Amino acid sequence: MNIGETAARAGLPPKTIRYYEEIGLVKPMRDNNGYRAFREADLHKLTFLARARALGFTIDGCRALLALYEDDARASADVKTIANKHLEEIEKKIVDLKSMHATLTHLVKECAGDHRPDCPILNGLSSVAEPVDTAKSEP
Amino acid sequence: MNIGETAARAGLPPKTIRYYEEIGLVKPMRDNNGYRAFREADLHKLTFLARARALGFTIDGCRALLALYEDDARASADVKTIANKHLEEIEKKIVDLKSMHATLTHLVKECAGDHRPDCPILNGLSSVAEPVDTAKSEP
DNA sequence: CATGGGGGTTCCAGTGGGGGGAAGGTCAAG
DNA sequence: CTTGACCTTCCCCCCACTGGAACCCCCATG
Repeated sequence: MNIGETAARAGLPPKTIRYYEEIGLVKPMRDNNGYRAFREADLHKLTFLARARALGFTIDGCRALLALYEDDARASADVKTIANKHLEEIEKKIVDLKSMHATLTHLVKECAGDHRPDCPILNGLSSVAEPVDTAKSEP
Repeated sequence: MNIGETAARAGLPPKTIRYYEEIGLVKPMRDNNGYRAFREADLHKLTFLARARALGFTIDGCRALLALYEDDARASADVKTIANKHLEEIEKKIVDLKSMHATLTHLVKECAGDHRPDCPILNGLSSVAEPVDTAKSEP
């Protein structure tokens, strides 16, 4: 299987697959003409990678996951630990974004949004903004 | 005012301020010895930039905001438009993160997390995951 | 007056995760 | 035989910085 078909089936751009080979995530064979020759196992790996990346795992996280994926003697607890750690990171990002959202919403709400130059948003950005409560209810 | 004091007062690392000068966001004067000499107006700009960046605006967004900030004839509506657009982007990121969170939580919940190698998380990553409903309730 | 330390300056390289595009090899169809 | 779709490597670009090397400047101290 050439890179084009592999890319289509894995749901990744060819460039990304070449990059993954470069950093050692996949090791496809080569045909006599120099073309990469992907086996089904490579495709499985790449599909796995695409899913893990879509869930926001970093490349290093994917590498760890992949190592466990290929280790028949792994303990599911190890995987769960990585996943839970990643869940915490996602939660932290959501909290941060919600905080930004709250602050900016607050500023926008005060702004008349008309033709006049007086703008509470710019005022809020240029002077010290009082911390808006960051919706810590549901992370 | 030298870069060190400016950095401390603006809440930005000196390196970041040099970078902002390089990309034309601030244009400090120079002393005879070659040191950057920041005026109060520069400090205001940098403080403004630090706040806008903390709210997640890109450098280009900051540039637009800054242009409006310095335009005495601006309409507050223009600022509000930019801010609202940014709010939408924040909301989209939150939705995406929540979707990831839901999917991963679902996988984690099914995982025993013990010493056995059978792991629903890895299984979920390697086969097609059914779309978990992405908590579209509160964006 | 030398020296030390804590500023400052420049430039180069690297991060993560690829994307764009050039220059050239290969293959199947018409 | 040519065309066009693939494939290859190579290098630079993105964002928004950050780290480090090598060097300059200023002030206080012995």
